[in-house]
Amino acid sequence: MNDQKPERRKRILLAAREVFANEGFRTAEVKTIATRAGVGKATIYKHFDSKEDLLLSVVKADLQAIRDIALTNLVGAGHPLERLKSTSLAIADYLDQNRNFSMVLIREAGEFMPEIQRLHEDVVSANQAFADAFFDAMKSEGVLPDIPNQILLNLLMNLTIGTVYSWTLNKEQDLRSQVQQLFDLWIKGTAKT
Amino acid sequence: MNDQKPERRKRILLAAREVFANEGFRTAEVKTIATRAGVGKATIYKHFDSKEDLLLSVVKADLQAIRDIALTNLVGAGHPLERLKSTSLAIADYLDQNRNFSMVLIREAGEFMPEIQRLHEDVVSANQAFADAFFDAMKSEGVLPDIPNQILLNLLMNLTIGTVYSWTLNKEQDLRSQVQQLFDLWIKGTAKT
Amino acid sequence: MNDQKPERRKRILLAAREVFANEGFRTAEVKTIATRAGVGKATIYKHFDSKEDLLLSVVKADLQAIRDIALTNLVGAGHPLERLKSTSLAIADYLDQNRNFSMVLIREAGEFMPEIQRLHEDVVSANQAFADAFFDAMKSEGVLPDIPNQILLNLLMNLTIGTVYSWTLNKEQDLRSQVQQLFDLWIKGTAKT
Amino acid sequence: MNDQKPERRKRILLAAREVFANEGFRTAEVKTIATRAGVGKATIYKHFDSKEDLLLSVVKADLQAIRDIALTNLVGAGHPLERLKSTSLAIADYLDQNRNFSMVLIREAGEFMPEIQRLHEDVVSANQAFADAFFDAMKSEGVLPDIPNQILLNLLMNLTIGTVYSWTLNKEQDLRSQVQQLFDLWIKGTAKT
DNA sequence: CATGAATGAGCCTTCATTCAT
DNA sequence: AATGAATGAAGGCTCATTCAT
Repeated sequence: MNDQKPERRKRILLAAREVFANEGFRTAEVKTIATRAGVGKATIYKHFDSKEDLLLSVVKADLQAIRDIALTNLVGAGHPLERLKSTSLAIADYLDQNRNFSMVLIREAGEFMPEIQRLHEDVVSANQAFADAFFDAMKSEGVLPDIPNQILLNLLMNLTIGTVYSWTLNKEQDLRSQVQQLFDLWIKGTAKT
Repeated sequence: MNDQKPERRKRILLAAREVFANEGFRTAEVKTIATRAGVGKATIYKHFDSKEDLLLSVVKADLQAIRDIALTNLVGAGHPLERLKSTSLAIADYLDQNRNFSMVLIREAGEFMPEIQRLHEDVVSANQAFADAFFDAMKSEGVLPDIPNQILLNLLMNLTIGTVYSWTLNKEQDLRSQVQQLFDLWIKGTAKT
Repeated sequence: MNDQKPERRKRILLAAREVFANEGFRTAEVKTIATRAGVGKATIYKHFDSKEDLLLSVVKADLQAIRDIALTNLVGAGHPLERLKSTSLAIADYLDQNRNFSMVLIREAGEFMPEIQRLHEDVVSANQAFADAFFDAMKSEGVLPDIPNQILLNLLMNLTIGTVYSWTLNKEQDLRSQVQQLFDLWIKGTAKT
Repeated sequence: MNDQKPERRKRILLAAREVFANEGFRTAEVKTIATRAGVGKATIYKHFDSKEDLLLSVVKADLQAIRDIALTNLVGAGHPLERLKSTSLAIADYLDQNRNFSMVLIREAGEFMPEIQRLHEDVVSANQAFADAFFDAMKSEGVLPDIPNQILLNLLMNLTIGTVYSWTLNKEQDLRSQVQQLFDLWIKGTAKT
């Protein structure tokens, strides 16, 4: 009874994610989203200021979910590399189950480049200190070569971006096994030394 | 007189690349492109079937340029790793000088995902044999670990995609030094062993 | 308890008159009226069939008020010209105190021209006999020239309409002094003769 | 050939006047106007910024026509009263032949009251000096009583407004005979004295 | 009985494409 | 051959009205 309102909002976000992923932001019609969500068009405008606001809300909701997953996993116990691995796998699982989110992000990154750029920089700078500590810990455990953290971070991020990008384009791939493979290689490579 | 047409066509493609890069495919107006190219709107439709055809022509023209650069450099003399490096740097230079092309590709990849997907698969499969030979040569020189070529190719492509993606988002970066840095790391890493 | 409904209805009519006067019929939103009346939107639809019905109710209510004022004053004692003057002044006072009504009437006359037209004709024909008697009385007192009543009535009505129209457009004017002035001129003009 | 563009613009203005007069500004659809003008909807937006701009253009075009008629007639030869009469009759003829213009003006006066108010004041103040001279001339000829010009002007304008207003509401009336009648009364009234 | 959240019909405006000059 | 004026299909958003609570 009293959980009908949040219910509606969630249904709209879900429908929007699917439709945006399938048809793209510009092509998609608000009416389509409304129909799939089982609500009227105007109801969408009660919850979101505009079509654009709806898209950004979809992205934000998913980014928060991912951030939550990351925080929960990174602060756990165990070696840094293990924690990084479990975190990465958890995120991979989330994305595998919500492939549409990545589709939306990739499809609409161009249209909303300024926003994306800001998010990109925010993430990088906000986690600089945390990443430094993490990298230092991994270096001291010998699982990372003695290379400036800045370079390592860039390398890692670019590999991540590229991996996710490829995965969104290959419908048969699952991201978890891609990540698993990367960590296997990493661990094997460092073990040799 | 008879080289006026090719001239016009090039001017239109150039203008289209800039406008698409700055404003995005859906947002950009054909009129803007026509004005910047110094031609009438109808002239564009004499050379291209539609706005979409115009975008794909822009992308194709640049992809061919890059393919030409790659072919010229890869078949040269020297160690495979050196050839790969010089090829990568040459492409990086081209992209640095034509950053707009990447902007277009990234911005519009979503809108034209089916096309991109096809190109993606085409590139991968068409170069499979060539890549295999290349990787085998590098393994025999000890600059690549003994890992299945398929995996290596994926790894390399994902890293490339991610690097290019990041570069398009950071206006201050130049791609050449990014590539240089990657090869420095690679060479340093393999030299240690 | 049972006077709460009439209370509500009046509050709605009052709010509607203000909002229609300020924003115009098409521009005004039912929600605004509901808010100003301190009721819910649906309550308005309990009392009035539609937004249009609400407007016409506003107009009718005021027309009845004016008709009542006129009847009370016209049938009094004194010379016909005096009675006409006092009636006119009383109506002017009412309009001065309810300027919004005239605003509504002028603003929306066009939108509801058929209705207004009907009202116009009704008033003219319904009061024909009464007006005739009145005019004859005034003629016999020498305060009106010997001109067909029909023409006199038209002249008077047009002057009235124009005066009211101008007054609604000039916020600083008060209608009473306009009317006062007109009767001064009239009386002075007839006194000379 | 080269008069096709002005032709189009005129046709649109003409169609707009008719449609606005028949259906009112808010109710009227741009599509209807386009169809009646025999052009596409977008063509209207080539010539006018918006639907509102279109309405104001209709009004302005007619006001200019009327102003031209007035200027041409007022500066002619003959007694002032005669010139005023011929001017008024000329304008009446114009309005009789373009009754729709008045319909539009009356219908939309409310919606665009600020604009109308400005026009109203402009007309009054711009012609103050001219009107003063005219009234003085008529007073010296004994066709106007010795009353302040300001009051006379108001009286005349209100009578005019009311007369036009009534005429727009009565489809059978023609304005010329109304004006003729008024001047007959006026001349007869002053002749007696 | 009063409410306000939900609805969907309706409309202005834009822009890719065409065609007469 | 080149042009740009003309076109009309398409879509985001508003608001009068309804109905479940």
